[in-house]
Amino acid sequence: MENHHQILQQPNREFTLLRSTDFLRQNLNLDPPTINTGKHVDPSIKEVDFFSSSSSPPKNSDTYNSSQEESRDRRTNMAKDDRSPTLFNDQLVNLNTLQRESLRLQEENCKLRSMLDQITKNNYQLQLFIALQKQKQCQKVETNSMIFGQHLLDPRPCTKLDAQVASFPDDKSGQQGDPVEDVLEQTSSHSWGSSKSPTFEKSKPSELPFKKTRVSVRAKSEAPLISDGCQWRKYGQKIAKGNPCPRAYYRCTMAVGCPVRKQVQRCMEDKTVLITTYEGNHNHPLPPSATVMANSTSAAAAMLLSSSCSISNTEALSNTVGVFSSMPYIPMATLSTSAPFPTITLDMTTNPMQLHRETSSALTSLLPLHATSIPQLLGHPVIFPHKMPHPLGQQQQPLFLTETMSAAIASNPNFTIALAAAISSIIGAPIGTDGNNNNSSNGGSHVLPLNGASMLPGST
DNA sequence: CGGATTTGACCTGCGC
DNA sequence: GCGCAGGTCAAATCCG
Repeated sequence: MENHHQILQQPNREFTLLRSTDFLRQNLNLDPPTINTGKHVDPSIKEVDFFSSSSSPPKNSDTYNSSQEESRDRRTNMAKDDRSPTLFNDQLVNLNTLQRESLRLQEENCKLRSMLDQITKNNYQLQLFIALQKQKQCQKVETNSMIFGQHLLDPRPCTKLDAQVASFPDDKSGQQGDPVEDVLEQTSSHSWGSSKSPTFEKSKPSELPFKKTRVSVRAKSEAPLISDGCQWRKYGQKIAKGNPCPRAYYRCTMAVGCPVRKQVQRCMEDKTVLITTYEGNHNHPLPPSATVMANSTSAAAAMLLSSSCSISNTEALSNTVGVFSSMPYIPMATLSTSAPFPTITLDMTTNPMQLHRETSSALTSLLPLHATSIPQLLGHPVIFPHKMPHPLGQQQQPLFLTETMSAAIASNPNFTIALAAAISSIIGAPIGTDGNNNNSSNGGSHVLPLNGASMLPGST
């Protein structure tokens, strides 16, 4: 009965074929057919092909041989009694052809499913690899050319990145799991820079550190620290070169061993601008207030990573494309590929509305990204008016938005909420409230869990 | 008193 | 090898 039910669910050609064989089987007083909807072709399907002289029975299958002989005898007897042997033979020929076709289709289906599984597995890895290769190519181009008389990329070679790409990914032998996750771990979960803390692995010379990506948010705020829904503990403060304002170092304390850190520093040019830079993946669920913006900014940053290189080279400049024209509420986004880490900067300061403490709390719940969430959303114009100086002294690739977007920003007091919704709609992933929206059911485009919790070993 | 912050020392990477 | 700068540690201090 279950098999018949599966038949009814076959909306394709197999359904028709199998219904035909079923009809013939009933007329021939044979056993009901069995349908295989799984990955493997069931031997019972081959049994259907008992009329085929070319099909060889499976070895060591007595039951098959006996049933085949019995069926053959039955066919012979029925053929003797058949008043229309020609018509019957035609039916047999058609049945044989249909069954062979059905078998072939099922085998192809199995192969395709297997290939699809493999492709799905490798999708994350491939996307990350492509993004890294793009960055690498862009840096090579930049070393030899000036675009509009302006450096858009840091000319320093990304030796570590190259090495990592070349050895992709072979270490972490003691860790099981998807290699893509291993790469992601190297991408964003390790601490930035050197560390003596036992919580964070010290990068060994034999294990070249992966070029990590940071997300930086520029927002006007009078508050010394932006409330982003997470709990932070300050562990250091430095006065960076070139900026009299001290840079504070914070570590996430919402969970033991959470590797996420952030730097907070005021802009040298505008002391009202607070620059918050995040790195790492949380190993714990995020509060709802932090999840939305985490998803949004992570997605935006990931798209920047995937597209900015094509934007910055000369070929793309003649046909300038970008990613944010369909995100009307992102004021400005920049990508710095300068060493040591590529930094995504989302500039909220173009919004004329001054962000006060309460507003900042709702707006800037930025959390680190996974750099492989790279939906290809190219094909929209982006304006390049000027180069924005980066407060941390990094060279930028400015991706400024259109005036329409700026107007939308100015007119929308709650623009980051709309930003989250807009990006989420583009990515195709729902805005999760638990921070675990690591689904892949959006028509094949894979959106990684943007809060990173589920990407960490043991957190799934 | 416990947790958070401050701050000087230390470590590491990188350029010269 | 040396010096510089960024990042981190951890003891001292502060605060509720």
